[in-house]
Amino acid sequence: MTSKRLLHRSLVGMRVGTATGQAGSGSHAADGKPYGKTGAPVDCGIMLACKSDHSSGSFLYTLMLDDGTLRDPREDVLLNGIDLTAPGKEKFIFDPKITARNSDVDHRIEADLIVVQKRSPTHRLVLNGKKLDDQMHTEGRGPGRRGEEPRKDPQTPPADTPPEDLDPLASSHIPVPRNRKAAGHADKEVMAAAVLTSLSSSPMVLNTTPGTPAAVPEPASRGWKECLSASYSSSTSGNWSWDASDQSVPSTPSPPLSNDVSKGFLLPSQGEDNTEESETTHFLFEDPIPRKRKNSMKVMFKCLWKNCEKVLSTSSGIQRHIRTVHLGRNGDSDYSDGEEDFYYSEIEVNMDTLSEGLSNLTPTSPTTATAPPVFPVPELPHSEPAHIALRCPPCPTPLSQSAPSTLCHIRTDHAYQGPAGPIRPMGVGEKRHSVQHATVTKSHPPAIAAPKPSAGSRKPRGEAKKCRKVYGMEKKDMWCTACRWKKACQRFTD
DNA sequence: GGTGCCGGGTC
DNA sequence: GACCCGGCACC
Repeated sequence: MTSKRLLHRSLVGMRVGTATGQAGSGSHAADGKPYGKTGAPVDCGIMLACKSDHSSGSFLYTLMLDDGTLRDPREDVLLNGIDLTAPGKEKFIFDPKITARNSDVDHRIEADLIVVQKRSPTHRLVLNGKKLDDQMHTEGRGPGRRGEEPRKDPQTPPADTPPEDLDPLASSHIPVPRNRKAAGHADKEVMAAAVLTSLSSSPMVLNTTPGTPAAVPEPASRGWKECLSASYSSSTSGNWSWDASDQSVPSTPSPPLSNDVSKGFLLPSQGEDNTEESETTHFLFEDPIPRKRKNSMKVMFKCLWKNCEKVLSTSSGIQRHIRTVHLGRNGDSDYSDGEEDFYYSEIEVNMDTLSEGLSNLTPTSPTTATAPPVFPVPELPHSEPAHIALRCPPCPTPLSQSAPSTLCHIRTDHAYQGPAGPIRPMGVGEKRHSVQHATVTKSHPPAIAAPKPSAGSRKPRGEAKKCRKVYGMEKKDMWCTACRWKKACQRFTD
């Protein structure tokens, strides 16, 4: 959920920095220090809000400088040698598309900050110390997808590296050709654009007026990195929570899932549906995740179409599934009239339980599994086999071995055992066999009745002598009860 | 026809 | 559940 957290936390404060010693073109930096064309301070300040001005199409910035002062966005602010207030320069920084065109700007997003570097022909996003595209490779999709090799910059700090420890020039080593127009590049552009769009359209941002101290979570002297560490409970452990300042973060009925869900719980259908589109879409556009979401409880989205058990980790994924599979719409189209919202539901899944359940499942799909054809026991929980084992002692006969447990209703009241008499000791197997004979038919529920043997499939007559043969009609009282009742002999079994 | 026993009915 | 029996298949 790193990326998600970044998205929302970045509304609180972004630090706008600059590469050391990069040439600028303006008059003074955001921190008030003059830094002309020949040099620039390393850090310019913390961007508290980035607000879009739709009338002018530009962005308004609320900046908290390192000295704690707030910079009026209308001032002639120059960051990274870029005059933010100059026409077009806003987009020069924050519109990755334009940035790509002017690809000598290196975008870096470090947790809550966006570092704009203007030094190298690279274009890169870094989230929480991770290169954004690498992060997406490792968390959201498999490496090398679409043939794009995961680029690993050996100089890129690890994900948990504090931003202040990052080499501000690190991204400049990423060998991204200027004129490269690969799909991965476009993805990064889209992602960055969406991030920034979200920044500019978020209620939190829109409600942040320039100079509003409430938007400053911590004293400026404390430093932006402290703000980061104080705001996050953890950025590397996988567990995270919002601090009190996050109370204002609106919750949503359909929160997206973290990427670790995707990698840790890959549903059979996710491989095709949980595409980059869905991930990025959620990362970029979806509402924040509700607080107090237990890390073991994940929200999944289940298709409610009849006979469709599709469960995806993202709402966009399930919407796409519904659109494409059930509504027959163009899967490539992102058009949504909201109709698909009615066809899926949000479910909470205990990942611990689910993982256990999945571990018990066979790899075969439930729809294609070659389950016992006569005895599907769909409602049985996964623990049912143990229960069956208790209910069904070992049944060594071929019938019991091949038939599901419901056939193994052992009747312990040997109904036809009959009175005393010349009781012949029976072996274990023999007794079991006799029991098996006694258990046929009536005790079975009709719904799970075994294949009813037709008249032609009558059990072959046993070879053993029965009570009639042994005792004769004159000693009928010595017959076993079953024989007297014209049932299968319980005394002399085959 | 004798035998084994299934299926069903009665109590 | 115990008891009984019609009826069928097998030998």
